[in-house]
Amino acid sequence: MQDAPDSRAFALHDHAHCAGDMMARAEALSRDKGLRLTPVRRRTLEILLEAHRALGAYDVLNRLSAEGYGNQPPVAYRALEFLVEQGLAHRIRRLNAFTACMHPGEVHAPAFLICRLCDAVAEAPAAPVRAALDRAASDLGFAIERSNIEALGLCPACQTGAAA
Amino acid sequence: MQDAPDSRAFALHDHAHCAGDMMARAEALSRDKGLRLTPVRRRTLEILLEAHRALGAYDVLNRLSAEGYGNQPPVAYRALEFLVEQGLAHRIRRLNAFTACMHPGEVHAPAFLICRLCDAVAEAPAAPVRAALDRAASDLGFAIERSNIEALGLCPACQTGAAA
DNA sequence: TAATGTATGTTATACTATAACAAGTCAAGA
DNA sequence: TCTTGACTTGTTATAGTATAACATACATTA
Repeated sequence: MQDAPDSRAFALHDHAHCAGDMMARAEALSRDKGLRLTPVRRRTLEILLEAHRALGAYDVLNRLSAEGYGNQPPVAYRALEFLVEQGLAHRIRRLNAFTACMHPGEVHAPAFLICRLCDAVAEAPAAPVRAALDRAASDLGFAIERSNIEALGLCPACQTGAAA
Repeated sequence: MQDAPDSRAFALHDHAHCAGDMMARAEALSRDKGLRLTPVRRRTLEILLEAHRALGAYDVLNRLSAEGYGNQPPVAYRALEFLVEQGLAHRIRRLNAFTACMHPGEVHAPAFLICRLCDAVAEAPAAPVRAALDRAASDLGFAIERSNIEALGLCPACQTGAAA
């Protein structure tokens, strides 16, 4: 899909460490909830973590099939769907893409900040945003179950770059 | 696409009047901004207003081509893109669909409330939501240009229905 | 009227996603 | 152990969404 630099939070960090940490959390979560983190599912999550950016379903599929898993779309879509349902990954609708969740297990309604120049995606803490959204919804008598909050704009790096 | 009952705001209202009003506003807006609200574009907006719910691009295309306009996807996509850019319509990513804007001209960052049972879509006023989102973004140094705020859940009618 | 920019029509194709069925795996109880 | 049933994976096929690229037409202004 894209060919973007990574940066989940527009900041440097110990990536190998964070990925390992996420996998550990995913394992624990699966144990606790009695879920089956099967090889395809585990590998799919690893792929998202390794890419460290939003990947399209077909990007994931290519990687999976290169490693001997099925090479048909449902293979990727099913694994991704599982991860999203378990809160281990998120779907970014604006990009038709998926990204590993950076706060699995924690209750959160993330907002995604998508840079239109480098395609970097940051998962911003958005509890206040979600709270405001809940209020707006309840004013209309609407009961929210899930939400997608996505913003397009410029990340810090691209702002300075664009200014130059 | 869907076969949903209308209800833009989960409430009865004078639809013919609101549609006419929206068209008038669109005309005025185009005049003021020197835009070309051509026949296809105008008709596309009317179609969205008449449907009074979110329509897929191909739904719009079918209607357009039935009326003698081009019958190829770009015809619909281009008209819809124009309307979205001018703030006369919105794109609902979760539904791969488009809906007429109910507050054209006014600066607003709407939140869409999508009923998962009847597919009704309400455009909720979301200034506080957008404000919270701006804060979350600026904390990360991100500059928002556009945003999509969409929530899935149950509209008032379907809540009572589901409870029965 | 010529030049330019914009809009539309059309062909072709790329990309995204799911339905439906077959086959395999696993765990729990008979 | 065997069997049943739930779940997972594989596979085929197809549906649905979106855009690139080029040709033609229209409008505005120099």
